[in-house]
Amino acid sequence: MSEPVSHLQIALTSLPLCRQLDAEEIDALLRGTREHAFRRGEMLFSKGDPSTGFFSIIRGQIKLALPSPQGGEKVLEIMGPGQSFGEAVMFMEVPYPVFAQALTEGTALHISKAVLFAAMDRDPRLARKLLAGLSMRLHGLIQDVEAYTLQSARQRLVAYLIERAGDAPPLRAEVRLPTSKTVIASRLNLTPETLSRVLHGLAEAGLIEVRGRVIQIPDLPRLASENA
Amino acid sequence: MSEPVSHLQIALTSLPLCRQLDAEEIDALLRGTREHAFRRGEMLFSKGDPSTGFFSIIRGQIKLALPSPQGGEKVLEIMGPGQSFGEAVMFMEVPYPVFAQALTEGTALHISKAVLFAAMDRDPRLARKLLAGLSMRLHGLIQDVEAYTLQSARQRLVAYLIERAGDAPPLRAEVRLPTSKTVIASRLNLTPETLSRVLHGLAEAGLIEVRGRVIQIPDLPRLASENA
DNA sequence: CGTACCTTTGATGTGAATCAAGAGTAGTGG
DNA sequence: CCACTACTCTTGATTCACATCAAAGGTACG
Repeated sequence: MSEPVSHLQIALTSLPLCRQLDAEEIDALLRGTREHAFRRGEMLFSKGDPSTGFFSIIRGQIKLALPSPQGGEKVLEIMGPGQSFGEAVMFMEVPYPVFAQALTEGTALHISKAVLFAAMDRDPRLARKLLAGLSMRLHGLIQDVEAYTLQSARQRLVAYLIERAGDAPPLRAEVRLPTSKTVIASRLNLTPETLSRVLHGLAEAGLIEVRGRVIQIPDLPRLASENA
Repeated sequence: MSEPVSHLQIALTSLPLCRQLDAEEIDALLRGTREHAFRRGEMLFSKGDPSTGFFSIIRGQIKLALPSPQGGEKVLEIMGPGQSFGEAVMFMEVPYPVFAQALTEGTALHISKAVLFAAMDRDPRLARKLLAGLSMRLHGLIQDVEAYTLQSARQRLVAYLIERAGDAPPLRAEVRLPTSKTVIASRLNLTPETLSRVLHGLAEAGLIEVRGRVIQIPDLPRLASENA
């Protein structure tokens, strides 16, 4: 009965999706869960691959992106520990519309479609959690579309910095970019050159101070007012 | 026992979401369902409104859009009979991130959050259907982001025409634009001027023939090859 | 410690927006 | 039925935000 608690079990239990599940359900999911260590640059899946389950990041960073016809790419999402992806594709008959590539070395969980679907049939709370998660994802994408279609390069960057500055920032804040400026630029639908120039412009206006990947915001409200 | 079958009942039963539900569940949902007749230009809800349920269009057309700071708008979706919207917002604590405005006169169903949630607890198939629906929506948004960020005005229009041309089009096809070119332009993230020019350009190249809202495509594969 | 990538800066190019104005086209009401 | 008003759509001239091209440091890591 009392088996040793594996680190997989711990990892699985700490997923937002699995919170409130009892030990039996966790164990059931565990049977379809595999740990996957990845190297920097590794493809977790390519655009067009069929879905076999979803992923949850334990350690490291992964980007979701679209390949561009000219060999480039458009980064949709930069994800870190605790975040999961690939849920939606499980519920459709289509292959992945994006690819997932590791930005750093790390590890991820892969939870198989089959065990998840079985667990959903037993516990309706799982479906609820998934619905909530997908809804948030949908909301995020709408905000992205809003940014891409209605805002300028500068506005997108400012919004990104403010979002990254966190929830309860009184006045001053420090933002550390999660990855290279090239990747951030793509995420914001900019070229690296434009990102560099816009950062320079904001610094010149005294709104931020840039030192490598660390950005100081001396007056958050003033930066925010820039966007209205 | 055998009450008269209302037109509401028929409408509800024919929803994709409700397919496979037994009569009792339909009746339960019916108690939280209201019919709403709308006039052209009417706001079904505004951005920032709280969600009380979701909508399904019986007759007429509705657009989902984002207001732009300068008083304009960006159309996200043009929807017609049988399509539903507002599901995702029910599963979050945030208000509508978009507004819904009628493009024509028509009628819609409003199904309350409360009865839907109750029904979900009784029938897990409902949650499955909702998950499938949200996944499709998510997929559509990713395709939109792909179009906005990776494709030119011309490519977006061509893709739109081909999609509208339908599934099994052998060679020749006729597309009828669902609404005014101004709205279509916004949907494709173009100005009306640009849409007009791109249509003209395609016509000049012999790829399409435009007569008002009706567009003839003499050689669908050739138009499609335009986009690679 | 060299090689590959990331970042910055400058010069130039361009796709689509904006501004402007005229020509349909369609509802509205006398 | 016609005049009136209001869009919708088109066409042309111009502008602009951002991309592209080019080249020189900077940084990191094998």
